[in-house]
Amino acid sequence: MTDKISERIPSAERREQILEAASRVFGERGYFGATTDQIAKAAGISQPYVVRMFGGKENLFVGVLTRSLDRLLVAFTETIAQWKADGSPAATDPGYPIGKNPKHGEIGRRLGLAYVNLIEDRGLLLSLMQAFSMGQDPSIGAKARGGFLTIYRLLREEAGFDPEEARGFLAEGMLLNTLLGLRLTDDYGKDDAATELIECTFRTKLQLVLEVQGDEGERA
Amino acid sequence: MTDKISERIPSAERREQILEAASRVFGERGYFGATTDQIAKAAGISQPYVVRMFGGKENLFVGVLTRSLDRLLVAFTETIAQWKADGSPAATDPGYPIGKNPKHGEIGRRLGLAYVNLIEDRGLLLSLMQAFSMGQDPSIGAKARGGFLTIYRLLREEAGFDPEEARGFLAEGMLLNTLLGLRLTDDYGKDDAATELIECTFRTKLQLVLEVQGDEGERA
DNA sequence: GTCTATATATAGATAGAC
DNA sequence: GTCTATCTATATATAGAC
Repeated sequence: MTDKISERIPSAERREQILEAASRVFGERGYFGATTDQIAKAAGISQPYVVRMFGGKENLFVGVLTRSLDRLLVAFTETIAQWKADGSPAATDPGYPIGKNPKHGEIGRRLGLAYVNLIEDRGLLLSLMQAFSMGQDPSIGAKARGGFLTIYRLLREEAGFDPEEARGFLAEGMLLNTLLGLRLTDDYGKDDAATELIECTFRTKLQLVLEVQGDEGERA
Repeated sequence: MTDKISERIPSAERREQILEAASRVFGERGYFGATTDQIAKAAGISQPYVVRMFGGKENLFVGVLTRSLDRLLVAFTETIAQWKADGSPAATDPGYPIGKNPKHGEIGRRLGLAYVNLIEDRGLLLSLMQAFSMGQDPSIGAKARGGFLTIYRLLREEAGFDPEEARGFLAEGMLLNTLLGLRLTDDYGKDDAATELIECTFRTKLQLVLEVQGDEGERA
């Protein structure tokens, strides 16, 4: 049972394990509150190894943030590519009831679903939320602003949103962050206001997850 | 120059000073990352006194959160009362269809302005954002969820929003939090995407701050 | 109401063995 | 690639003086 010495694995793989663990711990305790020792324990390795591999705590957090933003960008990029491959804009769109612009209602729903699937990873969600409150930190703030603006440009230039639509999409996303960060979903069915807000938010954003997932199933 | 011993002041006043200082420090460093010593220095008193007055760090954070939520609730309550006193449709006709009525956009703008004025206090903004990412903490999470739902009920029952309007208002608020937390406003005029997003967000939310402030001036 | 002194615990980082 | 041992700094909280 003496699993004191971890299996020897390639550094790239270990690096990913550490980032995954760090994402959870930074999310739960914040950048300053998280300790490299907690991260090391979560990753199943020694504390000095974490420090050695990333050179320090700040570099590690930037690594976590970069990984989260990359995953978000990849998910959105792939979603848009699939949407275009499916006959993109108004083509095969059967005219959905939501939004003034049915042409963009479809991609909005697809991106919304992709986003919710991503932030079900609470580590990713919370480390993003932490970064959003750290604009004052030179390196972390710059990285977070850059990532946020990259997503905005993707919405504008690739998904075809106008400024108003892009802003609305981002606002809905920030509300989703808050409801999940707060764990307000725990009050679903217990509190009338919580139940109404959750149903309204998830229905509007996803137009029922199952419906969209059903569409994906039909394509397969 | 030996200002080692602070002036002797009433505990209620000192308590408020500590909460104000704690709001800033908790906001910048997070709950776990903030230290009672940093808070004490920011308040100009000794660290043990901070601990003694609040009984501990967790109580202190709950105090900060309670104060922030109270300020928000008071600001919104007063804004709604003023709106009704100014002769809103809802005030004169209980059965007034608030839905998509243009006159109803008025209370949204007023509440939005009140909100932006509040979160210009970065300590308040960031401590709220921290709380929104702490749903997993038993006492802090419960307090934060309760406060968020209280605001939701106020929008629904007092401001006359329907579920969709309330959700949209909250979403816009969460986007404002993010843009300010990120300090994305620092990129205004420097980055095209940032400039567009900021102009779109603040124009939509406030319908030009000056316009509303002008209305207030006319009443005076 | 406010402090100094301090006990006890834990932080991030470095050195060097295997 | 991974560890143990350890240095130095700093954390929260308590005791007790003024």
